[in-house]
Amino acid sequence: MHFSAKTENAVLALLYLTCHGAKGPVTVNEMAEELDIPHSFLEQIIASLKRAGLVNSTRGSHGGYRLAKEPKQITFGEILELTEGPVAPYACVSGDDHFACSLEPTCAVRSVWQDIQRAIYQVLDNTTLHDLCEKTKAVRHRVVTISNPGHETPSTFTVPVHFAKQEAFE
Amino acid sequence: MHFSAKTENAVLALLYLTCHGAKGPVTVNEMAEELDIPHSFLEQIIASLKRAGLVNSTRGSHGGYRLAKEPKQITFGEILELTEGPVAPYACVSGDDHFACSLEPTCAVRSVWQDIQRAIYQVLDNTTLHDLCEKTKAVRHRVVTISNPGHETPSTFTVPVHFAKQEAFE
DNA sequence: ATCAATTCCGATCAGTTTAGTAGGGATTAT
DNA sequence: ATAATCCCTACTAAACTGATCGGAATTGAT
Repeated sequence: MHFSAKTENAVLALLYLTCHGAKGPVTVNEMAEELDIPHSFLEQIIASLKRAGLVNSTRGSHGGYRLAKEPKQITFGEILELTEGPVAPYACVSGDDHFACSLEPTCAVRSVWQDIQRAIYQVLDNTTLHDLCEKTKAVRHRVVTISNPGHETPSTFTVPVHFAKQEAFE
Repeated sequence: MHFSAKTENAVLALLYLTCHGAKGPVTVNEMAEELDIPHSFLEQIIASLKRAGLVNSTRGSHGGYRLAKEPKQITFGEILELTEGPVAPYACVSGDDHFACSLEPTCAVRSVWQDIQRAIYQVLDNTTLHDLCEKTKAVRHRVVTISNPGHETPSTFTVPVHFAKQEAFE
């Protein structure tokens, strides 16, 4: 039971666009480098995001991608639905009409899978790119206090936490 | 994102043992037929349940399997942990010490995966085989009323709902 | 002692999915 | 023109899943 790399990379790319999109379209190249995702793999993933209407593209020189909606209006549920298909532990709760199970009318096990599915969507549908971008900014800065010899009161700064690739989210 | 057939079959087999175990050990053959699972596949699955101490076995003629614990004390969490490994959308929340992610110290995406994981375990850890067996019995019977010509008051029965393989859970 | 019913064990395998590669075509700013 | 970029399709290697197969060990019944 796990989500795919496709999903993870789609989320990272969209989050990148959320945090940077304002300044104009962002190229696949930039994202691939900053996020350390193979260029052609990411290209493929973004193509599906575009088909789904989550991003817009500008072709040619100085082209790139931007979000097609407000970050507040893009939920994880929407993204995962796209990259994973219906999120469901088994086909009997995936909403697929073509699926049939002989036990279905009275299967108690199925109700457990349903509970799980509901619990997952509860999280997915209530988390937006906006939320995540805010959280990212918040968590990536810390207030530090530096004692300054010669001054009576120490100075206080808000600084980014340093780690690999962090610049991507400044 | 889905659970495996191994998990589904393990659950069905354990549920079968819960509903039938009282009368003595149950053979793989019986379960395989009633639950419509390939014999050797189920054998393999039960072997892992045994290794984990969820079932006991009696070898030789008249042998078979029975639950090793009270149905109230076997949770879905315990079963899934066995058949799926740690239930986690990504390695970064699986508790695997050998996993490392450059973003980890401040990754906001990770917190979403954590929320999902928690939501899933909330269900898994609070559902036992006992619960499910009760639910199965309840859902598989319906009160029916039959008008009986010659009698003044119709008769009322509780009857099993008919569907393929239902006998397995009577 | 034999036999049938069973658990136990390890190897193998075919199909699907996943993660990723490769190569070139179309479009646009300069 | 040309460089930068998106766009499209096909391919592939590795891993995983859902089994299958053959036989050995154990036990109860005759």
